[in-house]
Amino acid sequence: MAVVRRNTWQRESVREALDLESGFVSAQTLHATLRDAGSPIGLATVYRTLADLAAAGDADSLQSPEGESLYRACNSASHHHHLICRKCGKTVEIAADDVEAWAQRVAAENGFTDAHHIVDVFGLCGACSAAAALG
Amino acid sequence: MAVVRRNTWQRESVREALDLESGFVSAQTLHATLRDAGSPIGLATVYRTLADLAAAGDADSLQSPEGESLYRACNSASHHHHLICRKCGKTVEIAADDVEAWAQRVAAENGFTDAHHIVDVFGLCGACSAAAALG
DNA sequence: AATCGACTTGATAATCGTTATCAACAAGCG
DNA sequence: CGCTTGTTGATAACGATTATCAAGTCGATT
Repeated sequence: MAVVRRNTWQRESVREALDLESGFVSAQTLHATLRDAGSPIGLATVYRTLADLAAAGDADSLQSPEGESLYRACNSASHHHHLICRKCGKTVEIAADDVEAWAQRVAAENGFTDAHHIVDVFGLCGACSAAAALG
Repeated sequence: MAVVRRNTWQRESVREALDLESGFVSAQTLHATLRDAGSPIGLATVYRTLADLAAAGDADSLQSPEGESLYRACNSASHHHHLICRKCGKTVEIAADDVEAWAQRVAAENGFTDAHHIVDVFGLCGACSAAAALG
């Protein structure tokens, strides 16, 4: 991987497409979206760019319960978690200072150091809940 | 998948092997362990049995940060989370009533229903921390 | 103990997401 | 403009998981 980043329309495309998404998307989905929009961008580039964005802190990434890697644009560089609709993918960023503290405390109590944590909440958003109630 | 379960030595093997593990293991790893111990059990069967155990609530499963599915024997049928050493895999089950409540509250505040959550803490256990400090 | 039908098994192929390869290409500097 | 070096993308390779399906086993029934 290169140390110096160049600006290419491909990178811009991925960044833009990711910004337009309201929630987490997989690399595959984003690639399909771009292709549908007429972009000839390659799948490998989408994967690479998303990984770069995540590494640079410009995107959040998480694993869906099915094991796919999902990405989402994120402007708040600070640490935070997500509330995700498992139906439509809508995502709400949630600050969780209590949880941060809890995680550190629990780790320390058990002699663990260098603790990181994965905290995400999946559910049905208001709209999808309503839709489900009708069905 | 069958509705009625039969008892086979294969299922017993998997259950036993999982019990002997101190932390989360992948299906591949467990299969290798069983094979090394002389068992001629098939990989597909290990996957199937682990999935069954998880579905029946006799095992916990989670995704490693690298995307593998990991399993662990669990006797406390109640809901709980894990503190996992990312070096040696040692796992501590942690009750987290505060976090449960927090997750439900946050979901409700945002109009989400049917909230589930993924909460796991990865770190270095005491032993591995010490080892790392020496290196 | 022998029979039989339904459930299980397991070698292997197939699938799926992701990463590596590498020649062609383009960004940006001089 | 021309060169150096990072970037791209079609495709192959990869690793984990699941599907396939013939052969084998369980266990209830004689």
